[in-house]
Amino acid sequence: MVADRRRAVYVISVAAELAGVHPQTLRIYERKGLIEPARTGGGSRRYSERDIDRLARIQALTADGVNLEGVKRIMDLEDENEDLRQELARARDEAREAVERTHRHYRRELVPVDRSPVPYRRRR
Amino acid sequence: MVADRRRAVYVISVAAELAGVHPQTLRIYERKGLIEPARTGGGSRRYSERDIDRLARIQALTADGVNLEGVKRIMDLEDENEDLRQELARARDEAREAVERTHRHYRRELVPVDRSPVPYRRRR
DNA sequence: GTGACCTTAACGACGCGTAATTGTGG
DNA sequence: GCCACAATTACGCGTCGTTAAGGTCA
Repeated sequence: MVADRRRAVYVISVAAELAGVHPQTLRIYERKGLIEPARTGGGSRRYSERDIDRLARIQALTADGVNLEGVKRIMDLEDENEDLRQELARARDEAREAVERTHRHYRRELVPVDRSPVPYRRRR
Repeated sequence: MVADRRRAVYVISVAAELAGVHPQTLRIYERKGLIEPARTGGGSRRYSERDIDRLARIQALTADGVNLEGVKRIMDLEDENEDLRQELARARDEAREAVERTHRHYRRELVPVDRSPVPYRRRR
């Protein structure tokens, strides 16, 4: 629906409404380094869809009693955590791929000696 | 120096001294689920070296302005994070090992066809 | 019996969200 | 000129650490 989630389209009043908090609260979040909305030439804040997602995450954490310093660190750790999971998945894919590659390597280059021989064929 | 870091040897007053906080603070930490010291038969708390380490971590975080709910989640995430890093290192080791294994497999089972032939030998 | 431990309650300081105020830009 | 934004300040509420009071175990 939204063309680019990074596109900053919401003014602070709308962003606050979407996040369910007071606009002033969003200014506090920014001062504390939890979020960095874009700015218009005139200096007004503009929030992207991604910013709204982040605000929702902040709300969820603060609703559970985490203060803002904690929220900042938790979101950093969660991001780091997600990166690690992806890297792990990638490492496992690559491991499987490397074994496959090794198999193919030998299957191209070699033939079994203790099985019924197959005629040699040039690589196509 | 300490035989087993999990061995609970410090009473609350000493643990508080080591952590640099009031004993009552440690009781609060326990009630909030941040730490779980062992108990003697009489009901007194006994803190292990690992507990002391954890207390130091709590102090570092609260000194930076993180509240207790945040501390709890951050330590959980840090643990999870550490697990992921180890798993990633292990996955990479295993990947290398799997390729090595595949190489050995073919070197035992097969011989090159387009190079000077070598006599077949039974596996020992 | 005297400490050190236990629990619960009260107090002060601080963080956070909201609201009010004043100024500025479209 | 009006409305929404920006920034600062003030207030109320909840959290956290400490202290105090009273009870229990060694």
